[in-house]
Formats: sequence, structure tokens, C-alpha cells
Amino acid sequence: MSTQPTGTETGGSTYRFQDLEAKWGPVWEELGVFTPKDDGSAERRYVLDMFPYPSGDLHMGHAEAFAMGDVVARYWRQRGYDVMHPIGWDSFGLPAENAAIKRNAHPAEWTYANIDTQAASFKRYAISADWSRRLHTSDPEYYRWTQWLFTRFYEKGLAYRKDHPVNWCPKDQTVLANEQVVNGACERCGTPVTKKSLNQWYFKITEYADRLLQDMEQLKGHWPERVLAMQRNWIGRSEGAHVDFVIEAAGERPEHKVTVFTTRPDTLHGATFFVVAADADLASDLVTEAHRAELEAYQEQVKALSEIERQSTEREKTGVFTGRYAVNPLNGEKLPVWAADYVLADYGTGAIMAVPAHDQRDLDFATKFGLPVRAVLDTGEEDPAVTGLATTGEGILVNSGELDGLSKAEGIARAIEMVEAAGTGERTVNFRLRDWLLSRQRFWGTPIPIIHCAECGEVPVPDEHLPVRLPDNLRGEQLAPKGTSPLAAAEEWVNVPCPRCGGPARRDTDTMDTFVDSSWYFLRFVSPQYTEGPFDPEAAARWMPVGQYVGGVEHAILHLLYSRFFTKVVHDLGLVPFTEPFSALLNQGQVLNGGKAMSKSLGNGVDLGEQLDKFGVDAVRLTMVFASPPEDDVDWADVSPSGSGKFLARAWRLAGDVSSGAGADPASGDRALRAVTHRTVADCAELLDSGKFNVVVARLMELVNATRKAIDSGPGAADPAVREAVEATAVILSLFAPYTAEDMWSLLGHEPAVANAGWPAVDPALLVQDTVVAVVQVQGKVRDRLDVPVDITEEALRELALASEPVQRALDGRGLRTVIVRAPKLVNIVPA
RNA sequence: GCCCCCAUGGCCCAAUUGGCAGAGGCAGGGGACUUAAAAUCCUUGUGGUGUGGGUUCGAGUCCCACUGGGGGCACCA
Repeated sequence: MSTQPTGTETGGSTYRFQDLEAKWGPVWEELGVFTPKDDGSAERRYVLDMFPYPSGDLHMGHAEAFAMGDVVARYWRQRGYDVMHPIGWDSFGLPAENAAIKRNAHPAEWTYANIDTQAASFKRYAISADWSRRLHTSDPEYYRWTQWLFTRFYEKGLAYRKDHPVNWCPKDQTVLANEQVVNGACERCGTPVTKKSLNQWYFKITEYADRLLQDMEQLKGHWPERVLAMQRNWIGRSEGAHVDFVIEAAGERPEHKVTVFTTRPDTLHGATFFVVAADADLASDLVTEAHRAELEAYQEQVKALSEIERQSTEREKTGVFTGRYAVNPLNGEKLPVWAADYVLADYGTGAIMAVPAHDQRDLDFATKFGLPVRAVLDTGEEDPAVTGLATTGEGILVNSGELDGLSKAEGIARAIEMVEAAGTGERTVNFRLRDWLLSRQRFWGTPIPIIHCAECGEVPVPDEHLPVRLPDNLRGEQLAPKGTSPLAAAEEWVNVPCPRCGGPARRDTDTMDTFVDSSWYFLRFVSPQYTEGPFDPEAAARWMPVGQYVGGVEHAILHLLYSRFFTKVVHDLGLVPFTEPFSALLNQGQVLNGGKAMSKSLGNGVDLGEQLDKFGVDAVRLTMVFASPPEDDVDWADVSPSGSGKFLARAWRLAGDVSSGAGADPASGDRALRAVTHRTVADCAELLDSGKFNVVVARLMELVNATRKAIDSGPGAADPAVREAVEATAVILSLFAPYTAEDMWSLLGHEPAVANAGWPAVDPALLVQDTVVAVVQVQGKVRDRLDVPVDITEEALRELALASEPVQRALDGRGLRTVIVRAPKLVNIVPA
């Protein structure tokens, strides 16, 4: 007899996942069961998985993430909500361009071919997506509105250009946002990043720093705490003061006012020198002619460092004297002004007052260059000048004039009052967050809709001329990175008349970072065919915010912060009533193999397609969900897709065994099995609401085991309670294993689709037990178990417990000190 | 260096939020069926919850310290 390696057989029928996948895929396709009604007949809910980048076919990571999102979508649908669960592609980006260069092709060819591959895989994977809302960010119909939004940002002053030292990836030949630099290297290719001074486009996300921080209050409890912590960290709010220092005139150089940011104004009297960022214009402005050559040599030296070297905290401090002196506004002391690279040009004001006694970096610098150290806060520790360790704790101010005797906190408050009174400073809040550098010198992205005119300057492309389409005549080598955008080479595309004056003008040749595209796609999904704007505001108000967002924690800062920013701007434009895009966030874990992330270099990759061929879609999906809590990593070496397959076969066989007719009244069925069924349904709902998907599967396995037992050695296959149990199993299983569940539903005599069967009703009467087992402890040790009525009184239970023979034996004649009674479950007797 | 999370049978993981440590699965042992095997079914768990303290009648759960693992930030003034 020939057997399928994965088939299991009983009573003449065999579970073959291949057959089920072939049978039900087309049926669902025809039914279109996953398009929301959007008619107000049910409460709307929006479930969204972070849309994929089309790099080849789907992989194990997609399989996990989308399995999780689909559990939520399918559960909510069973609960009767009108669920929107769309799918699309983040289809602009460098890999397509690199592939095009290599194959002398257009990036669109590679991109759309991969999208087709992934779309087919998603269908096989039975994601309950609404395919009618499908979008691709590289479609002109989409990026038209990315450009439209850019124009709105521009009009509000939230998109601007500036000359600034930027992160430059020498390999990708493009600039990078701060968020895309990881440990001094390009997050995409790992190449050490260098600095380059360029004129680039920025979004003024810093203007929203406070709101991005404040509004996280709404997300608490619904977003993973660590994501909120990372964003908080990234925004980096710090309270302190701006203090003005006057730089004395020196020879040909006039007097100059420089503001510093400090979190420790209480230590103003401890400032012994002053430092400006070496790479800031300020350094060159201040330096005297006598010191200019030295500064310039130093600046060259700084520029030559890679970001990795520059960020090393091991590195010795370097710097040069500028020949100038700053006057301490509090005590009139003259402080030498140095230029150094440990002060950052783009944090605070790019200049600091150095207090070596109470700041380790300043102390290291002072030690290196023989500058004085003066402690002004007595912390009870040894003198930093002697130990080389700056003191940063609490203490009492000394050597600080009228601040003497105050605590650190009092000193900070008083010092701010003093500079404010003197008009030389003010309380302020500073953020670590920098503006978002959005322009890229590459081809395959959204063109920046700006025209540069010699007469009119920057002129936005009028809305009615959008989209600014990418030229389609560039391919292969013409797209090779050369440090300027390949678009610049498309002369007939670049040269256009100025929309304002009609004179000769040139298009901006940079494209947008793909994170711009993905910062609003969740809005486009609410009305993907809308032509009057990026989205229909009414549809957005109906569907948004997203009720459950699912994706990897690698986007904790980048995508999620940018999307929050975009949503706030769109809110300020009056287009949406809400200020946060994602009410709840689930970060699914990674799929590992043998304790490590799958990677080509380790050779431990697992191919999703092979797994699906071998075990079936349902078994792979079930394995992903059952392996661990959703947010934990899944190690493919530790799990058993074949075990999942066995369970599915076991569940499926139940449906074939049911011998009562569809519609049989369960009321007459076996009460014990009914109680298990209803308990399971009730518990699963609670578990799904709290995201414990793995436990739901475990509970479902229990139900299947109980049902098997009922058929084989209980009331038998004809008992209506068995049908009730199997129907509940099919519905719950449909969240994880849609093919198997659908076939069970069909075997039970129902029409498709089980996805719309509705969550089983729970009869509360079946959840209450009339007796429970009460545990009787003596000194915390279990001595007896009593069958008692659930509603037993404390007194009655106490009496029963004390009367128990094993308890009396354990007490051994000792008297009672305390008896704790928690009716009906527990009695703890403490002997005297 | 700073911050956050985690630690339960050989492994992946539950434990109604302070009340009997073990639900589910994997692996392993035993058995039924079979000429045999596969498949299927039945059956099988002293590890006391990383370590040391503490609170409590009672701690996997709360508090403190430590160890181990994972993650984030890191010249941010």
C-alpha cells in the first residue's frame, strides 16, 4: 500500500494537506470573503501587518509575522467586527536599483516580478487579506500623493533644505538619516559611514519632538514598553538652560555672543574653559588669525576620522585653542575657548561650558591639556582633580558665591533665576532628536516635486502636475551610483519651465527616502483608489487608527516614529481627527535556527517554500503561533511542524467521525463534554484578547483530546455534544489553520466559509460547576481534599476542614493559631 | 558605563495575577493493533520554579541583592 509521508489515515479517509490547499484556495478566491462591508452594519476594525519589501519571495520571518496578524484579523472577524486587513508593498528602494544595474534592466521589472511572486505566496499562505486594496508605493498613483504630502509639508515649512555635514555611505553613494546609521555604519550594507557637507532636504520632525513624546501616554499599555522606551530614548528630552557667554574681542575679531546648553547651571562657577564643536562654522568664525592654521589642520584631522572611530569613547580627547576667551556671565571669569570634536555640532548649540570637576568628558579634556579643575559641588567624594573621576551625584554647592550651601536641585533652580534676571539665559528643554534627512541620491524612489528656478528659487510642482513621474528611459549602468542622483542625467526630464515665471528651470533630482513612502501607507489603505487626495478623510475617520499593528521590533524607531510624525502633521492639516496612527502594536519575535538568526553566511537558512511543501501551510502557521508567545523568538530547531501536522490530522478526523446531523440540538448532549467545550471557547476568547495565541492552541489541543475520548470511550460519535465540540474546534482552528478548518466545516455539513461562521456562543450555565475540590493545608502542606459545593460558606468549610481525619492527624493534638479560609477552594490551618 | 526585558521537567512553554507547580507540545519510556513496520490509539513526569535573603498563614508570582542570557543607548553637555 502506498502511503503519503504526511498523510494520516483512519476509517478510509486520509488527511492530505495538499488536497485541502488545492480545494479551498479557489473557493475563497471566488467568495471574496475578506473584503470589509464598510456599511456600518458592524463595528469596524483595522488590522495591519507591516507591509513587505519585495526582495525575492517570502521568508520565514514573513510567515511568522503574517501568521500573527492573521490570527487577530480572523479572530475579530469571528467576533462579528467588520475587519479591514489590507496588503500592499513597500516597493521603492535600493535593492531593486542594484539588481537593475547588474542585469541592465529597469528597477520596475525586478520589483514587480517579486511582488507577483510574493502575492502568490501570500495567497497560498491563506492570509485573510482584502486584495482589492492592494497598493505599491512605486506606482505613480501612489507616489503622486507622497509628493502631494511633501508639498503640504513644504508649504508649512516642515520640508526645507540646508547645508550640513551629513552621514554618507560610500558604498551606496547616498546620504543616510541618523536613524539609518548603526554604530557608525550604514544599516543597510554595513559600510562605515563618513561625513560630507551637502545641501539636503529635511523634514522638521524636531518641531514635533514634544508631541511625539507626550502622545506616547496614549500608547502605554498597548505598545510594548521597550518600543516606547526606545523612542523616548531616541527623542532624548533633557531639561536645562541656555546661558549666553560673551566671547571677548581679540585683535581683528569682534566681540561675539555664544549660547550654550547645559543641564547643570548649578555648576556655572565650576566652568574653567569653553568648548565649541570643531566642525561647526562657529569654530572658524571665532578663531584668531594666529590660531587659524592650527584649527584648520585639526579640522582636517577630524574629518578624516570615520564615524566609528569618532564615536569611540576609548579615544583620547583632542582639540585646539582658538585664541579667544569667553566671559562667565555669573562671575565674570575669563575662560579659554577651545575647539574639540567631543562637542557635537548638531546637539544643543554646538558649544558648551566645560565643568571638569562634574563632567567626566570635560575632566578628561582638562587633564589632557592641563586646564584647571574646580569642584563646586561637595558630594563627599574625593577631589576630582586628584582622582580623575568627575563627581555627578548629589551634594552641597561650594565656591559658588551666593549659590553656596544650596543642594544640586536648588542650585539649578537658583542659577536659572539668576541668568534669567540678568537677561543672559533662560530655562529650556533640549532634544536629542535631529531633523529627518529625507533626500537620497538614487533613482528608484519618489521624485522630490520641486523645481529650481534661477529667478524664483525653489518652486513646488503645482498639485495638478503631480505626479512627477520617474523617467522610464534610464536603465542598467545609467543608474549606477555616482554621488549625484542618476536622474540628473535625464536631461529632457530635468529641464522644465518654471511653473511660476515660465523661464528655464531644473527639476530637483533627488528622490525621497523610502521611509517617506511607508509613513502614510496605512492611510492610503482606507481608500486606495481615491483620486481627490492621498486618502478619503471620511474613510480615514471611519477606519483609523489601526486597531492592531503587527511587525518587527527593528522598526521600533525608524518607521514607527516617522509614521507617528506624519500622522500628527496630517492631523494638523485638518485631514484626520486622530493624532496617533496605531492604537496597539505587537512586535512578533524573529525566527531563528539553532539559536541564531538565519543568514546566508551562517548557512542556516530555512526556506519557507520547502517547509510549506513538506508540512503544509496550516502546519507551518500553527507551528509559528504555538511555538511561544507572539513576541518571543521562534527557534525552528526547537519546534515540530510535523507535530503540528499530526495535531491537525487529529482534529480533522474528528469532523469525519461526527455522526449526528448538522443542526442537532446540543442541549441533549453529554454535559461533561459540553462543559469542556464552553469553558474552552470562553477561555480562548480571553486569551486571544490578551494576545496569548500559543496558549489558545494548547487549549484547543485539550478540547480535541477530550472530544476524541468522548467519541472513543464516552458518549460516542452520535452525541450532539460531540458535534458541538468539533464545530467549536473548527471555528477556533480557523484562526490558525484555515484550510483544515474549512474542510472540517465542510465535513460537518456547512457551506463555506468557516471564516464567517461566527464565534461560538458560550452558555454561562455550562461554565459553573456545582462542586469543587477544596484543598486543606496544615502549615501550607496539603493534607486533604474535599468535594464541596461552590457556594459553601466559610464557616461550613472551616468546620469540614477541621473535622477531616488526615488534618486531625497532622495537627497531632496541637491547638489552632490561625485558620485561613478562602471558600470554596482552600483552607490553611496554622497550629499553635 | 547607563537603561530595559527574561530565567519553571531534557527542550519549547502554561499556571485564573499571592492559594494544590504542570495545562499543551517535542523528545524519551511502556503498552494495544500488525507476520513485521508505518500510521493510529492508550499510558508514563519529585523539577519545587537561576542563587541568596526578606514580607506573608501561604511566594513561580511581591521586595532587596547577586548570577546568567537577550536587547537598546552610548563623547547628547
